[in-house]
Amino acid sequence: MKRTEIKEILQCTKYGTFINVKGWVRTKRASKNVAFIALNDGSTIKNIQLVVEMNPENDKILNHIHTGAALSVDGLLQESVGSGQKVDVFTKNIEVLGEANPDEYPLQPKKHSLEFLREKAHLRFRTNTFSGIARIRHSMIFGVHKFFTERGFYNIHTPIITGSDAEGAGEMFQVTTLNLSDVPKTENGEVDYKNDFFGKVANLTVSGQLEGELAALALSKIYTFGPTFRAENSNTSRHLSEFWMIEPEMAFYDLEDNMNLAEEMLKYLLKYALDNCRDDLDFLSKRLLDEEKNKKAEERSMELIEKLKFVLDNPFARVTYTEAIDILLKSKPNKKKRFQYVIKGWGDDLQSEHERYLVEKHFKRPVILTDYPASIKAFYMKQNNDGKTVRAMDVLFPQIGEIIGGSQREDNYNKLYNRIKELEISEKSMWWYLETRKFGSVPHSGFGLGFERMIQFVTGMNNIRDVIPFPRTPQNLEF
RNA sequence: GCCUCCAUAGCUCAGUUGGUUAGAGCACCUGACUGUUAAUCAGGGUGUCCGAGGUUCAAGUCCUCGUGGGGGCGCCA
Repeated sequence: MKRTEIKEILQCTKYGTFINVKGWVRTKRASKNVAFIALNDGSTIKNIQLVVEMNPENDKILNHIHTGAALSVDGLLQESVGSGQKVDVFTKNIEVLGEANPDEYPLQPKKHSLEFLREKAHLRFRTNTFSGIARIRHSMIFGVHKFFTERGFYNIHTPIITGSDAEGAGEMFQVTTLNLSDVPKTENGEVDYKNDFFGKVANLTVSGQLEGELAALALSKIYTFGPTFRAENSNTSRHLSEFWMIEPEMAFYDLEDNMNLAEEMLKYLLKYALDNCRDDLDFLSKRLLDEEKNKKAEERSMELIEKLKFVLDNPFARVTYTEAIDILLKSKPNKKKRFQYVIKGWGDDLQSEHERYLVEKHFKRPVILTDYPASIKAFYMKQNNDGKTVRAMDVLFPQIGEIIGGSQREDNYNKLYNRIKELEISEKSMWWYLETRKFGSVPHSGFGLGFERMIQFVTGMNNIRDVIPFPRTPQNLEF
């Protein structure tokens, strides 16, 4: 018989229909005359209730059914007598596809700690929390493509392996086929990369931006959505060594256009989640309330759905770096030296405690900071006429901090060339990038959105390792 | 990379100033129960107290090192 997915069954009112349902057991309850099994197949966070009549045959089968077992069940769809659900399935034939020995199966019908589940990443999809996150993550992926497609952007696949060592976004993972226990050397004693696979040093990409710019300077509006690799020794709840990044790049966009697009996209995605993932968000909201019930009232975060709606309904604050420094200099924690790093004046880099103050205490909503000092930003950013700032923008979210980093790009050949020289970046490896400023150069802008940070915000998960199925972090490569 | 905290039953955790045989809830097994909602009630026994050293008459408890994990900071998305 053809299988019907639980999501569909729960909406069906054709009582008396004979159906087949397959899935994994969440809980089993038995009494003298009847047993109940909550079955889940991942099509929705909701379970279907199986009603099993107690007879010698079923009794035998029930002994093999525990939390985690996989079943294929034929039965009658019926209006539920119980109050917890509208429909259930009165079983006629139960096949145990795969048992789950309760002495060994680690998941129970109870709350597990996220830390415990992180070490059981191969099984954690089978929990409400992680299946919910996976469904939301999918919706967000789809939402990203939908958003850009609706606006005439083209998706570009930028390379994963790069020969450019000047992307400047951080430490890189080297890619090599050289025998590391017998590395070929040149006469000078240096590694002879001529013998390596590509004949030169190769790394995993830290950003698709530079290649994205090349495409934007022909197709006008493009975006990338791919994996990104950073070999930084970062040990925080918002860093991964391997993560997914969305990088739109637009010709003829200035910083203002760039900010508008960023804000529009973030709100589009939030609305998409609210419109399409309500069941999962409701569950995650309850989870968060439960997790924070022991916290003091002032330390608790806003209820999840309320928070998403709040961000959706309010314009982001937009301030320049210079204005932000003024606000911070006048702030209580700075005057009373409550900040670990006290702001002394213009030119200081903003630490996460300062960003958090601006977002959570001062503006109480997402903040877009612009026009940072050139000295603390990347070489490719458009230089302002003041000679000291660049057209950069960071979008800061509560709890997560920087969710987007972007800028208008320097389109003037000489200015870009001089900046590259100043920072002693190898101009040889950047020849192709520089050429775009030589031929038909136009103002253009773009940004990078950390996909997992966005998922963190939408799901309310505190640790980024819980919003990607198989997190890669320093000293951690299990699964 | 730096700073901190934690590790006791399959899971979540309690275990007093170091002191006799190591404790609870859940899960599991048995029984009861007229349809339950993480069912309920009664009974059953969980163990390398993370590992290796050390201090002590005596270590789950104190010390050192190691391993694993959490949180914070930096770098960033």
